[in-house]
Amino acid sequence: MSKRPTPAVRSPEIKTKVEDAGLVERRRAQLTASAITCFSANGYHATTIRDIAEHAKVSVGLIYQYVEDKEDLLFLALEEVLTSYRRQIPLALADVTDPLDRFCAAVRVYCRVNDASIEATVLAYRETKSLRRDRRDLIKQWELETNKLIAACIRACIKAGVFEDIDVELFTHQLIMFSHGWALKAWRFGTRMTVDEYVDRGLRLMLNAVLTEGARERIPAAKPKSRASAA
Amino acid sequence: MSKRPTPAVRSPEIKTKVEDAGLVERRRAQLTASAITCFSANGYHATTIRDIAEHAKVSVGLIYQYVEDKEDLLFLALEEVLTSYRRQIPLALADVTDPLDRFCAAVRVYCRVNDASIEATVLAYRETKSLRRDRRDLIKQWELETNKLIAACIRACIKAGVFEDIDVELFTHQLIMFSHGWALKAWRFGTRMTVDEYVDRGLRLMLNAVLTEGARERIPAAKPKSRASAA
Amino acid sequence: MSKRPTPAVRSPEIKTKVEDAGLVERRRAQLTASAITCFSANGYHATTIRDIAEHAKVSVGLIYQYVEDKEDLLFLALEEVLTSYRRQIPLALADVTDPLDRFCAAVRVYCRVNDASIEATVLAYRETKSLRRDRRDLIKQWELETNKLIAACIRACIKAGVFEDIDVELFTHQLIMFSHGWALKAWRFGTRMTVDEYVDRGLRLMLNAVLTEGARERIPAAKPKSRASAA
Amino acid sequence: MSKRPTPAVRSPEIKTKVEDAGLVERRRAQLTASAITCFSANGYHATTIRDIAEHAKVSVGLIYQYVEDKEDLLFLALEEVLTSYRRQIPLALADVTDPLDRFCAAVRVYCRVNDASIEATVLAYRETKSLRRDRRDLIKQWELETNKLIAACIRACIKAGVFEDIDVELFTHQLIMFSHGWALKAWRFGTRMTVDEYVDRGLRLMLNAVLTEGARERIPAAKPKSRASAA
DNA sequence: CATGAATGAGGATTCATTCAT
DNA sequence: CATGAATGAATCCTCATTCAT
Repeated sequence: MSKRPTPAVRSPEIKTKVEDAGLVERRRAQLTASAITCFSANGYHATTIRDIAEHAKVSVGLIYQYVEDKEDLLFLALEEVLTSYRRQIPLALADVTDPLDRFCAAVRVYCRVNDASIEATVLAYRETKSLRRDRRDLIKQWELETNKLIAACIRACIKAGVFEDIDVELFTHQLIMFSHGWALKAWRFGTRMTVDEYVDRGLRLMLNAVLTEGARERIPAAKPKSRASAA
Repeated sequence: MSKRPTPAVRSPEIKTKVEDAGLVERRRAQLTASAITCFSANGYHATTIRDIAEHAKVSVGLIYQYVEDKEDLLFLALEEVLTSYRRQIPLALADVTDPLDRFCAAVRVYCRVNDASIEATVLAYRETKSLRRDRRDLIKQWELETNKLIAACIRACIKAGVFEDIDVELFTHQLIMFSHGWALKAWRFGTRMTVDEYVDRGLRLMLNAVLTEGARERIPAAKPKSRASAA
Repeated sequence: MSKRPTPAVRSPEIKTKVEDAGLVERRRAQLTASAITCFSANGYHATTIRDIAEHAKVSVGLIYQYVEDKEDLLFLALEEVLTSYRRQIPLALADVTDPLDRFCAAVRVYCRVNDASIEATVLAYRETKSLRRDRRDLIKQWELETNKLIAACIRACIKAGVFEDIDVELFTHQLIMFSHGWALKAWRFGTRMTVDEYVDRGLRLMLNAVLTEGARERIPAAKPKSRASAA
Repeated sequence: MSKRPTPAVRSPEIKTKVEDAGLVERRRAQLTASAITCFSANGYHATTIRDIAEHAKVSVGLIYQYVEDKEDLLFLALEEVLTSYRRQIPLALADVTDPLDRFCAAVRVYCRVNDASIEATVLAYRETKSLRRDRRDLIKQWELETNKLIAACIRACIKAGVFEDIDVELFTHQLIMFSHGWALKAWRFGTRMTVDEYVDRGLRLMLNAVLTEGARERIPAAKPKSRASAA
């Protein structure tokens, strides 16, 4: 509850030629946003610096005042995405106290956050490998930190006797994959249900596997419409 | 059981300048293999035609006798990967009759197949978007067909009263994500367990959610060592 | 002795946006010094305006208040170098009256001046061609003026009967090349002798060729150690 | 006489993407020639790859099949220049036996060779610093080897009693500077005399300093016209 | 059929110069 | 006057593709 939303692992400094720190922050935010858009749409390699410059309505040269090379932009983009994830979860849990509610809220917000930036989530899957080794490792660290937030919710449920003494690591992994699955397979689900339905159906399915006898009644009731028949 | 392992959706013809069909087939197989290796290692864009030619021990010119452009190679590579998946599942189920056994076998073989070509699986996630629209759609079709194989196993279990009347679509999706999860997060699990442990732990967790009361005893027993504690 | 140390050939005006003449002079001196340092270290083209600005601890914009473009800086740098040469010689000869002594002093001071700014001397050789035609010609004029200072010493020696009636132009040229040789081949000699040894050995060799019979005894005696054997 | 014209210090291999060694040799010669021309005319940095490609009437891409980067071209250019120097001297001395004649021939051929490619000689002075450290060192080695050829002639003269026991190293240096002086100050002498006159006047001057009493008569007689008066 | 040299459009990056503050 | 952020033309280099042998 007193978890700091800031990452334990700090980003490496990216060199800039501009001195005004505030300006650097603003410009980088602007460039990062454009980078996320362009990279998401066309992929990292297929995006040109000119694309990003045009999207951000700045000159090509300006970009290189705030960033050393194209890979920096990819890193900034992925950092932004992953960091925003780690920030959202604690926020959503802030005033929820019941362990099971906290668990459900965590899953829901994570899915929603993936939904809010589907393209960015997919981008992280596609292009993390385009980063230099050390940065790739950083990304993985951040992902692990997100995992820990989920795992903590699970453990709290177990402690509270709401969950059986299940395989926390695997269950966490399953939830993460499920959440990412919304973005990764958006082409299949996106048109046929909302994130919230996705979460409802997912939770109903997965909670079955982990709730203790006594807590079973707390599974959210099925909403009549959403039982689809084909896979 | 009478399912043809060949895709319902046919690949579009890729133009060749060579007449001998047998030769075309052999050469393409050779090139595709090299393409998968190179693309997996460095990504589609970072791989040059020269890389592939060298890996295949042929000249650059030869490649263009069997393929129109670089994207053809990506398509061939992804086709090969996805097709091999669709082929493996029916094979593994060929002489299993019990529905639950068939279900477990399907999940296991799919994970194993992902394990056997982790790089290729990741490749499919990374580079499908680099294909032209029509080919991308084809890829998705093939993925749906794989899904159907799994879904069929699930439905058989429901019909046989081994599974509750669960949300088939979501459960299928969950299983697919779980299987891909092995490849997508190989950096986390790869060093700490085998695929089979992964499958065991995963099935134990997920079956809990779906087995009927009577079938519950059939969950594979936990192997003492593999209950890890950290997420 | 009444020679004006200022060049007969005047520099063209370099445009400035600043009105205060004294300030212009001070700033230009500062910028020129930095330019010499940077150009010497990395060459004209490889040096950026930013390099010079940083070295001079001023902003990039300031430079363009005192100079029209980068080439102006190169010109200022070379002008400074060549002018300082023309200034040193008369100074060193100021209170020497004997013709041969004056000759030797001239050679020595010219070598010393080259030694004091080896990098700058080399710069003049490297980058004069990077100037516009008219400025390049100016540089050459200044070099000719330096030559004249040496030539005058030689002629005085001839008139005084200390030198034979030798080929003044060629001998001047030879002395100039010898002096520049110290800077141009510093990588070879720099570690193995001092400028003064270099001058001693050079004079001993070259005077042999020009002294009249009567003056021969005035050749400075060989210093025992410095007769090297390898070329 | 049995001197090998090949350098003791071998060039590092420059990478090529072309397999046919003969072709590589021909193309490189072609590119090197163009590079020498362009670099000499405009300097290394001011010359673009496109300039060289156009001069050589090939495409930009072709250049990069035979060379890794622009600096390789500079190295090839300078190598060509320096190597040709080391080759010419032994050739010119091949059938001269008298020590003094050999000495004079060596000086003359070296000046002529500098004259034949004045631009290239100047290029070596201007751009050697643009090379990477290791290559710059190589260039210096080659220059030392040329020096040795001259020094050997001087020593032979001393041994034969034609020269006094003079400072060989300095005299060699003086001769080298004198020879380079023809190219470096071509703008001054080029229009007013031929190389051969330059050599004649130079030798007459310098031999004075080194010939023994008995050999003094062998100084080539002054040609009436060429005693200039101004420096 | 197979080869690999040749092409040149295209993309990342640099840096002299400007100009609003 | 001084500053330094912004600009964009210019340059190096890559690599998919072609085609003569």
